[in-house]
Amino acid sequence: MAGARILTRSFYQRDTVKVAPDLIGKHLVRVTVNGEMVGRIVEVEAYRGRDDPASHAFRGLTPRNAPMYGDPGHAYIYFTYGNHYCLNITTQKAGSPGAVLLRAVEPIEGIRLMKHFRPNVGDTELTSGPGKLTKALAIDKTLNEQDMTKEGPLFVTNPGRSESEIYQSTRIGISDGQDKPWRFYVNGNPYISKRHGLREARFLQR
DNA sequence: CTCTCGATTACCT
DNA sequence: GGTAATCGAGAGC
Repeated sequence: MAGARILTRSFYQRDTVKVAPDLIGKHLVRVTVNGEMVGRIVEVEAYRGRDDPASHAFRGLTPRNAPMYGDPGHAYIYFTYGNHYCLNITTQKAGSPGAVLLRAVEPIEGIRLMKHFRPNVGDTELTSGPGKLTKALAIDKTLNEQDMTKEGPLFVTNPGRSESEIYQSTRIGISDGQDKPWRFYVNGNPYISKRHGLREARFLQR
C-alpha cells in the first residue's frame, strides 16, 4: 500500500540542511481529479531562519512565511516574479522556521497530464525548474499549508532505492547567503535546472 | 500609501 | 549572454 511509504512528520522534523539531501530520489506525488502525477526529486535547496539571509524567514514571521514556522511536513507555496509558484516542504519543529524548496523533478508517471498543464515544451523542460514543476503538476496557492505526510492531493513517498550521486553547491537566484552550499542535486541528471550554483562538489553523507 | 524587487521563465540576439 | 513580463509581499514613509 502506498500509504506505508509516505514520508512521516519525523522525517521532516529535523535540521533543514539534513532533510534537504534526504529528499533527493524521493517521489513527489500529485493527485488531481484528472489523474495522478509522480516526479522523482532531483534538485532541492534548504532555507532556514535568522541564521540564513537568503530565507524568507530571515527577518522574522510574516503572513507569507507563516508556514515555515508551523508544523513540519506541510506545503509552503509562494508566488513570485508575477508569474510563478514555488513549492517548499516545511521542516523543523513548530516555531523553528525552515523549508526545502523543490527545484526540479524527473517525470515518472502522468507525463501526458504534465504536458497538458505545460504544453509545447520538450520532455527535459517539463519540470526542470521550481516554477516549471509547479505548473506541470498543477500546484498553486490553493495547496499552501497542505499536510504532505498523508495520502491526499500532495505527498512524498520513499521508492526504496537509495540515491548515489548527490552533489551540492550554493543556491540559485539569491543575492545574500551565497556562503552556504545548501543546494543539493543529482549530478548530471538531465532534469535539473540548467543554471549552476558555485562551489559544486560531491555531497558526503555523514 | 507608495515603491522596490524577487528562492523565475521564456524569448531575444 | 541579455532582458521583458508581471504582481504581490513587505519595507519604509
